Amino acid sequence: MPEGLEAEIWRGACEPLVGRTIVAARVDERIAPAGFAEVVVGSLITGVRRVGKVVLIDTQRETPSGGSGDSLPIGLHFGMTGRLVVDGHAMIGQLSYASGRDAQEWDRCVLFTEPPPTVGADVPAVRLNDPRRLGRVTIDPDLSGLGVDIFEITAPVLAAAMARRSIALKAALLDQGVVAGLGNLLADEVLWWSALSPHRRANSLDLREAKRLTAAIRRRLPIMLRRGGSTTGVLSPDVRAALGACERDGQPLQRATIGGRTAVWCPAHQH
DNA sequence: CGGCATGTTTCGCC
DNA sequence: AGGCGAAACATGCC
Repeated sequence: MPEGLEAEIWRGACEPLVGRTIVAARVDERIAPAGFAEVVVGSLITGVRRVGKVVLIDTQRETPSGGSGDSLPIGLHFGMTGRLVVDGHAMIGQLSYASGRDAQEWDRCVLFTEPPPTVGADVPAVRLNDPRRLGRVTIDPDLSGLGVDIFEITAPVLAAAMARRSIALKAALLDQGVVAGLGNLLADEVLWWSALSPHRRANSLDLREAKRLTAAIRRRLPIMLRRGGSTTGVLSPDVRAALGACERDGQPLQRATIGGRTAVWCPAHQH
């Protein structure tokens, strides 16, 4: 489920947490750095941000002398199947590749706050629920390797990043060091809208094509965000699985593994 | 049962 | 050295 759009939805869901203090934390130590709970408990939540697919909860610890201490962001990374439940509200209902079940045993990081959510004092403020356990929580994650964020992209920046790579265009879009926040569904979606084949070499794009790709990202992502995320595009999970006809020209869609992931595209209009 | 899944990291080969 | 592709990770579902 989680690509940059889901992270953005969850970032927004986290805004009511600002101003609260983390008073307890339960964490699966296999997905957290050593001492995570000890570090975060007692800290004040001062802000929430998103960079690429990462949701960041900014926290501030009080020093023993009473002053405000170090500011530390908590990083929430969702892997393939992680999702966030904030104040008891699952902003995104269905995991497309899971049953939609919400088992407690899949809770990998649970945070309680003071004041608690209005829905109940025993309800966690934050639950990172992840059956497959590929998600992570981090403290002050290093985000320096990330490329331009999906909501900040410009044609010159994208063109420059692409020009340095000889890998498949689709693989380059999945590389978080090129564009931060695109995942497998969004990458196929923006390629469909910009009429570019996923097989193209990244460095074969001319400026006109880079502009087309940029325009697709800037136009389609806000629409899909409003609709509920990465699954709401033309190449929805249903369409991908059925490998139906292209909505634009009625031609059969094609499927292949590119950059280690399944790409779906229309060979009739994507070149 | 085999295969596949919205992701990231690591290993080995140029 | 650094780019690139494949494998590994971990678990559930069809």
